[in-house]
Parts: sequence; structure tokens; C-alpha cells
Amino acid sequence: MSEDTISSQFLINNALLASRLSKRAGNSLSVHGISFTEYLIMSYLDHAPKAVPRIELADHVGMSASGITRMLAPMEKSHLVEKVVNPRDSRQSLVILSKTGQRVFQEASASFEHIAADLLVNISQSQLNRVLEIYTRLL
Amino acid sequence: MSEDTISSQFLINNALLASRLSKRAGNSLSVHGISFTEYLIMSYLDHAPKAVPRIELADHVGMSASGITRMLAPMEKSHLVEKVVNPRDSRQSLVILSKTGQRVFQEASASFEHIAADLLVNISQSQLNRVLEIYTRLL
DNA sequence: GAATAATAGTTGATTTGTCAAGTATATTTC
DNA sequence: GAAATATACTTGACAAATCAACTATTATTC
Repeated sequence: MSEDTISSQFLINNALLASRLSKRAGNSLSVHGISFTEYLIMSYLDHAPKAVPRIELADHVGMSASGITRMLAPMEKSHLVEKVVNPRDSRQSLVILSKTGQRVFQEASASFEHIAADLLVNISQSQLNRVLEIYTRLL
Repeated sequence: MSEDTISSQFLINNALLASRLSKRAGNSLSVHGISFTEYLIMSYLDHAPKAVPRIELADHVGMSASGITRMLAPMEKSHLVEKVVNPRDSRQSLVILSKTGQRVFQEASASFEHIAADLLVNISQSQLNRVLEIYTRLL
């Protein structure tokens, strides 16, 4: 029944908030047939200048290598992403966003930005920027 | 390949950060035989003045009713929590932290506060407080 | 106060992700 | 340059959580 430290409270509320926000964002993405995690993956691939090794992707989105294998399999089947061979290292199996994937991502982005703005309507841009700066220090 | 809005970036980084932080916190809790989610549950029960309906608990930790049923079952078996009957409403199945649960939670809290302080060592208390204030507005 | 609707919770089937072990290729060491 | 080690995945077995459907009880409506 004792008091929490600020750091503990931060960790707890950060987790609770992320859970709520990503669920709502996920609901709004479901129209486009993709999940929140798939959006995260597509977002990274869309920004990447080159085909991405699965390990790099796993690391970025905070998943295990096997998690990425399992997420990408159905995305390949529905032609959102494509496998690319790395001639320099045949252990690797690089991934890119397909043309279809790019289109779906662009459409989904619109929904995502809309719901994001909606969920954060009560927080000013400058406050969001300050929190974002703290996030990038922690990531 | 277009630019993200601040709100989108916030949603994405919030999710990535929560994933990383809660995984690390979970690792540090595993010594005590509990998961991050179980810690969240125990934390809520510890602060609650009265026995808590499962639905209320589900709502607070951002899980479904069935998720709570499934989480609490093994916690009951290991005597961390106890079922309490509500004579006014026999649909409800209230939950409290047992004596054992309180002890385990106190011990786990020490680990949790330690790892929390450690993970957030680069962020000042006043910054944490400002972010926390924003979190409570969003929760 | 009987019929209808709403609430609390559980259960089966499924999704999402993990970990540990395995395979294949690349890198390092001696 | 062969042997040992490390890296990049994949796969099987399992854990955690969801949804849809169900039961049981309480609340509402007429």
C-alpha cells in the first residue's frame, strides 16, 4: 500500500497508455486489412532506402526474429512485401515493400494520421514534441 | 516515403518504447516469478481499498474480461490472489491480493523501482513529471 | 411480476508472439 | 585453410491474449 516512485509510475502508465492507444489505432487500421504491428513494419520498410534484413526489422519493431518470420509470411502471401536475395550474404533474406504494399500503406497512413490526431487532440504540438524528444532519447 | 505527422510519430514511438521498457521490466520481475502484466494486476489490487470486480480490473489494465480470467487462474493456484464473493451480486467474482500476494508484490516492487530508475536515469524528475501529467490526461 | 435486456464472467477456437533448438552460411582463429 | 565460433534465419512447442458464443444473474420495462 506504499507510494510509487515517479519512475515506476512512468513505466506503468507508459505501458497502459501504449496498450490503449495501439488498440484504438489497430481498430482504425483494420479497415485496410492490416494490424498495428503490420503498420509498424510497413512504416519502417517504407522509410528504408534499401531492402531490409529481417533481423534489422525485428530489432527496430522490438520483436524476436521468429516473430518477424511469422508476421511476414502472411504479408508475403497477400503480396504486401517481397523477399529479396542478398548476393553478398545468402544467410540473409531481405524484405521490401511491394508496389501493392506501398499503396496499402499510403491508404492506411491516412487513417492512421487521422486517428492519431484524434486521440491526441487535447495535447498541444509543443508538448508532443517535448515528449517525442524524450522518447528518442530512450529509444 | 512521405513525412509523418507529430501525432503519428508519437503513437508509433510510444508503442515502441512501451514494448522495450515493459520487456526489460518483465525480465527483472521474472526473479519473483511474475510477469509484467501480473505486476500491473497486483499493483492495482494493492492500491484498491476493497475487493475488485474482474471487469473493473480488466478495464484498468486494458485487457478483455477473458484475458483477466485466464491471467487470474494460475495466480489463484499459486495463492497470489483470492476470490471473494459479492453477496449483493452473485454474477460478480471479486478479487483481492492475498497475504502471500502482498509480500510477493512488496518484494517485486523493489526490483521494479530499481529497474525503472535505471531505465529512466537519463531523464530528469521534472521531465518525467511533465510526461506523467500528459499520460494521466490521455488515460 | 413476466418478459426483455443488460451485465459479469467463463470457455473454445484462434491469433500473436516467445523461447529453444536446428540449419545453413559467413567470419575468426590458429 | 581447417576447426571453432558467430550470425541469420526457420520451425516446433508453448504462453498470452483476443473474439464470439454461452451461462448465470441482475435490472428494466410494460
